[in-house]
Amino acid sequence: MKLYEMNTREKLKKLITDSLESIVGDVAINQITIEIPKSAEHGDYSSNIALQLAKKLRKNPRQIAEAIRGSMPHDTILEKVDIAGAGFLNFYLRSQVKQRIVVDILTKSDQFGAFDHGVGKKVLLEFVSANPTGPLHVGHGRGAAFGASLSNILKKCGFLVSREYYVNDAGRQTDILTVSVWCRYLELSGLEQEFPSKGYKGKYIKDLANLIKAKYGDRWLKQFQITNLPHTTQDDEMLIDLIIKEAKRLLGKDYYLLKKLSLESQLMTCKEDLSLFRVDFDGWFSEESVFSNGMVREICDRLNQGGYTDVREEAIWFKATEFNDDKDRVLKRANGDYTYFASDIAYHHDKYSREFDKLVNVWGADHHGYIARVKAALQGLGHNTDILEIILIQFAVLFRGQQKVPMSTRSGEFVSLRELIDEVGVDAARYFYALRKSDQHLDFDLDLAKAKNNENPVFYVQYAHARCSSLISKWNGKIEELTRFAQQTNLDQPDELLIMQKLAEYPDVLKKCCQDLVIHNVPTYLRELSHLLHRYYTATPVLSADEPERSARVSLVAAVKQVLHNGLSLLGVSAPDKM
RNA sequence: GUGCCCGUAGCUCAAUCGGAUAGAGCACCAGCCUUCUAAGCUGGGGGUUACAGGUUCGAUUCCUGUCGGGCACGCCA
Repeated sequence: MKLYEMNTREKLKKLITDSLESIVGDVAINQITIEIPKSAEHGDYSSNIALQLAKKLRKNPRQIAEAIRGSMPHDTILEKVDIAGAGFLNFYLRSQVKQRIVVDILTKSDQFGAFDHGVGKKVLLEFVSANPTGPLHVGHGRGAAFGASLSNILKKCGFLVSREYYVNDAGRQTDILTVSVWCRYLELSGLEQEFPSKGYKGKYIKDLANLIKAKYGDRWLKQFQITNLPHTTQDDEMLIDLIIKEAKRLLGKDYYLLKKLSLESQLMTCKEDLSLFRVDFDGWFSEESVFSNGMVREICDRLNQGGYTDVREEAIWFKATEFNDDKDRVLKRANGDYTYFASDIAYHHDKYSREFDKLVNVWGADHHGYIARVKAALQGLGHNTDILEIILIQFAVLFRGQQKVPMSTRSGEFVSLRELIDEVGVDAARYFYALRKSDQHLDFDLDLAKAKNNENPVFYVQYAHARCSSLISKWNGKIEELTRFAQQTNLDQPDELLIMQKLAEYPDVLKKCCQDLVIHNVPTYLRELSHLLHRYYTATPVLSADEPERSARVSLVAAVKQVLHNGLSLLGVSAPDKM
């Protein structure tokens, strides 16, 4: 099925192409761009083709534009063609043609805005991937909101998207989680002592210890005093490692049971929070699995066979400098443990084996130094890193009014995603996160976000939607007949034409998002469309107008409502009928 | 110190792979509810796009340098 918006654009391109052929012959003109101008004064569509050809043809751009217009075949969709500015061709559509967008939207409903840019392309979108060692915080929330919205947009545009969460259920942090729970557990049993400074201090650890004690009893109860450790130390990092070692010795198999229970509990909380936040995943990829299935060893072997490894000071290094990284990187430590880097290579190696056309990673911006080494390793394994796209999400800097809120998962000083949701609601949080370009710092004022008043931009858009709904429900006509009304009566007031022009822009917004892998254009667009609707609502009577304008206007309002609904749903924000 | 990202209205941010007079929101000022939801609308002031050069018909956008901010530079994850 040909799409209306593509139709118009293709038609304009064809007109220009035909015209150019007749005046300049076979000049290479494969990239004619038809854009929607920022200002409605510049027409419904415009092209800068004359400016682009100016150098090649060694002619004044305005003259070229004149020539193009002069030999352009007449077409019924056009009201007029203007030449403006330095040599822009501005196309004005006849209002009846513009009005087709209303019919198009009402016909396609939820599918309006979709296009075939991504048809058949498989994309793996990995996001959040926070350590299951504590609740998700507001920093993770931004990545979650971004990934979920981006995947919605990509899907809408035909991409086959798999959403994946990489679960770091291996490594030192998971041991720290385990002994943190254990220490709290011992406290509960009356073995009070100073809590290790490098342990996780959040209240959730105590809650978890409580839960485990209530459910499983005293099986982890051992006589243990930090001060009685075989090698006491002043170094906090070494101390926590000693505790881990001692816990493993004292608890034996039960240590791993405690670890399993702790991780499962954290992961469950994480899944619940994400679900509440309307963020879903297709797969949860376990880091532990790439160890147990031998993948980590395999990729190390392969890098070794390629001659890309080195043994120095009893550790195995990957020669990342041979692939444009500034340092070589350790794969396997002197103590025999693999690094996080090694398992991450294995994970990405696995991604490649699953035959995606594009791999997208959404990472916290603090990981940017990590990109070069991962790409280097993947190149060492013979993979094409051009298909791997890494999007960095800057952390949200929290404020309570003027006061900056310090955040650190380990110290337990953070605002959880759950807390944010409870305070401001999912709608406001999702919209707020989507508002800004992800590679920009986001000042997140909690007091402002908590305030459920008109300061929050999500209400503006939702209110526009609610107003549309209200009009339609009071209209008392048959919804199925709206498309007929949209065709029968001309809507050619300036504000109506502006709305139709804006509606036609929606597919462009989604396309842009897919091309740039961004989402912030959606809220920007929704605000603009909402503004036009509010203005129309204030200035033009709809229900109190006479027929046939009355029903035709309702059809326009219905089209706006549909697009607002479509856009909000991509962002995971509800579109209420009443407010 | 080295690398990456960033610097746009008082504040928070946009600006369609180099395009037209750099746009919104908040804040400020002046107006609009006996009519479909005032969580709204209308009008107004506000800018050397950090600074200095360069590339060209044209630069917020690309290149170089300076200043300022963030992040990363671990046998942590």
